[in-house]
Amino acid sequence: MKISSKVECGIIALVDICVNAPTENVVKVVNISQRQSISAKYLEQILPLLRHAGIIRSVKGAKGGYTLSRSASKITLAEIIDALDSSVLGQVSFEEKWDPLVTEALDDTLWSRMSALLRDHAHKISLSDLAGKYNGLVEDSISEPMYYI
Amino acid sequence: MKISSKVECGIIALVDICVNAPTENVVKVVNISQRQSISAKYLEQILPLLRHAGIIRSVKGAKGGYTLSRSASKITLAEIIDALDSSVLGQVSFEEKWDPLVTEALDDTLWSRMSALLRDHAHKISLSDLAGKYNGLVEDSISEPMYYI
DNA sequence: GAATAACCTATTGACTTACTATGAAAAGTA
DNA sequence: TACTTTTCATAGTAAGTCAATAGGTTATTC
Repeated sequence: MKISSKVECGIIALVDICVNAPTENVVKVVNISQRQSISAKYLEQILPLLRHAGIIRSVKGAKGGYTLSRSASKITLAEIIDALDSSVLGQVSFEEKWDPLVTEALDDTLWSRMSALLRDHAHKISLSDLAGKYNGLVEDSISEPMYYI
Repeated sequence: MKISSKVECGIIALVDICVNAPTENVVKVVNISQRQSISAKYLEQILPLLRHAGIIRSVKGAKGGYTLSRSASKITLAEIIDALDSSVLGQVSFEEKWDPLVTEALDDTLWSRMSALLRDHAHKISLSDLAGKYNGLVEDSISEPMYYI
């Protein structure tokens, strides 16, 4: 599987928002950019995709920023990925140039089934699952160096 | 899911070889090209991938062509796809620029599991499954017009 | 009205994809 | 041997996609 940078950055940014919204009220692009080493300009292009999909909400102007539009446990990975790049979980279809009967048969066994597998799996994972993992390891990464002092 | 033309053409060509090898002894690129409307030159680039993977065998020179290197029921879809484009079922990994601890956590939940789902599924399907579907529909498409006479 | 921060659109450079073209090498046929 | 057929190998190219940057606009706070 190949995953685009847009999807990767989008997921990481979203996890960052999820983790930091409680303490920062709204999360600014600049902060995500610094914490996650993603260009702010690039984020400005990616976050609107999540907003249009109703996953995050934005506040414009000074003191503005982003928050989740609902609880992280109610946001599925499938939804996130779809918002960022609909082709990842979307159905593949064979090109038109081939005999429709043949491609229909193959399609059913091959790509439709595969897309469905991915989608089903992504539907079972929530943003809070992802953020939980992230949080766990952030704590680890902070405490671990202590052992070496 | 996005699937490249190379993978599509490769699978269709392979099914063609599987179906026609019994009657043609060895299957020539020109014949596949005509039946499946794929440029012969393009096929000449794709079929060697399947040959290097040990899926088909070739006979050079006049009266040459391609055959399967073993029974179609012993050739898995996973093998075929890997031969044509290893990135489809291969593991995605997050880019290096991010905190390895974070990406490791997300990676595990996200892409590794997804790649594994695809691979497991593709491993359960054999070329004979695909060719069977194809054959069934080819028969249908031949007999169906008869109803309208 | 000055500062802040999201929003929107266009553009660029690098990379990938889907072919096409050219010719070599091998094997059968006469 | 000469000729034809067929795979094999590599190079090239045109179009498209992707990642990222840039410039300017709009909305909100103070």
